[in-house]
Amino acid sequence: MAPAPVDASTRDRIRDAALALFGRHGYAGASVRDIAVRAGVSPALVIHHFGSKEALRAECDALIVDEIMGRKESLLDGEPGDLAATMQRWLADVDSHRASLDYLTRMITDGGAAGERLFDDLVARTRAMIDQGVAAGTMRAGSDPAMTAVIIATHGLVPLLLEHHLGRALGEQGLSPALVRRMTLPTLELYTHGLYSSPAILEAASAALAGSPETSRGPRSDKGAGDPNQDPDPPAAPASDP
Amino acid sequence: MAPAPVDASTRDRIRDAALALFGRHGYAGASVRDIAVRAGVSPALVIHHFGSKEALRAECDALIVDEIMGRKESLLDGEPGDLAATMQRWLADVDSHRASLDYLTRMITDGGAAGERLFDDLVARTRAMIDQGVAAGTMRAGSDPAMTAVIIATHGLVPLLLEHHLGRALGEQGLSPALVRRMTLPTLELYTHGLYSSPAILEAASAALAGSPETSRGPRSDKGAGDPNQDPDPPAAPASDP
DNA sequence: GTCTATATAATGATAGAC
DNA sequence: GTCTATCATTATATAGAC
Repeated sequence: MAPAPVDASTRDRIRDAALALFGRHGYAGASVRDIAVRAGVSPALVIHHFGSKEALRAECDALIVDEIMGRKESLLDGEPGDLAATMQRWLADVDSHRASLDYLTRMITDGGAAGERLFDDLVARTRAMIDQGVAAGTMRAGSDPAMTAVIIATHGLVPLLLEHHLGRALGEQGLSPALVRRMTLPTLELYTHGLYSSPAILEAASAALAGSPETSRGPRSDKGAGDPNQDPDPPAAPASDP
Repeated sequence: MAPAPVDASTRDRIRDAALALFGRHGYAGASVRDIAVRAGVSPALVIHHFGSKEALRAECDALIVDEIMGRKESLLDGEPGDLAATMQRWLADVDSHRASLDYLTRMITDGGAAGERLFDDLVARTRAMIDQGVAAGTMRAGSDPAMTAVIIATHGLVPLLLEHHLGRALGEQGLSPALVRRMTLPTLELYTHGLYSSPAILEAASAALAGSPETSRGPRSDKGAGDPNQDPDPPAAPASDP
């Protein structure tokens, strides 16, 4: 499913070549000719099989969605399919899944309908998982479950989105299986103890924000009204300045 | 610096047009003609001023780096410049900084040298901030400070990388100031209390991983040798499955 | 500095032979 | 199914007039 399938049908070879080049250089950056060369066929054959470059892209999208959401190994796994699980499987062996990883990253970042569906599904599953954890008593309920689910879900996408940076910043090139493993413990530490050693900062922010909600509709815990002002002093924020 | 500068020099207008279109459609997806049209000049003038499309891109890179790292309002702020701080400033008013945000996102994801420098600097600053927090007693020391810094830093980039998804998943279109504000509290909750209500999962993972380190060089707490095997059962992992 | 006109190459897509 | 040959369009970049 991942490496260069030597014995695949010509049509599949073209599709795989497109997937690899779209993933590596983006849709606009990969030409039909490049794809043809990689598949070992003429440019005309690419169009003959798929009708247009855009239709070829759509088929690549569908392939990745199928690989993630099911249709493929659903008979083997029994599971319906999951972005998070697929991502982890792929990241555990980046070399074998290079093309799929690159393409999936583009789907998420380039903002098409298929990528939006994948993301929304991930958020929904994350939300369900947290709700379940809270009900079971293993997880802490936040003040804003919808936002919390989005935050947790997006954090999970980081290794996909920043694969190259993660590897480089830690002295390797690319994201090795060893690095993926090395992320487990610090991530769990963060999700278990947090980063701050005292609730002082949270309490300060909570108090400061209590004077000016009306931020955006969504499950707010209890504290009520206020005026839609700027918040007086955002003590910390989503931007790595916690 | 952000909206369409009606009275800027022609050269600057071309550069701003390029920045906006490179950011919106990517380098390959934005043609010199498109840029010329947006700037209200002929395509030839674009090349005349910058020499080539690639040189024009380089100048856009430099502009964004300058806006982030200094050179611009360094006389006003006194600060040397910071990706995290700039990002927050831009995200607080997305409409005014649409072009810079889009371009910066591409710089980070498309993997050029300039984007790598920005990322590495962000990680270094995050590392310093955490070390400082640990020394001051406000933050908890993790078992792997380098990896922890990378994780925290990348989490901070999420609003930038997934701006559109964040907005949509929460019922709005785009990332409104209100949504940015709404992220503060849940993020601080996560960084203060974590997500798990008990250390059981962390301890289980810690025990499981203790049998097979040799993952990748880096400050490991105390536990020592082992063999470079697959880890027996990754209890949770970076992929939103905590 | 800015344009028109043009060179030259690459693009997506088609026609038709085999 | 697969190719060669080619079309129409667009790409980046240049030449030279104003």
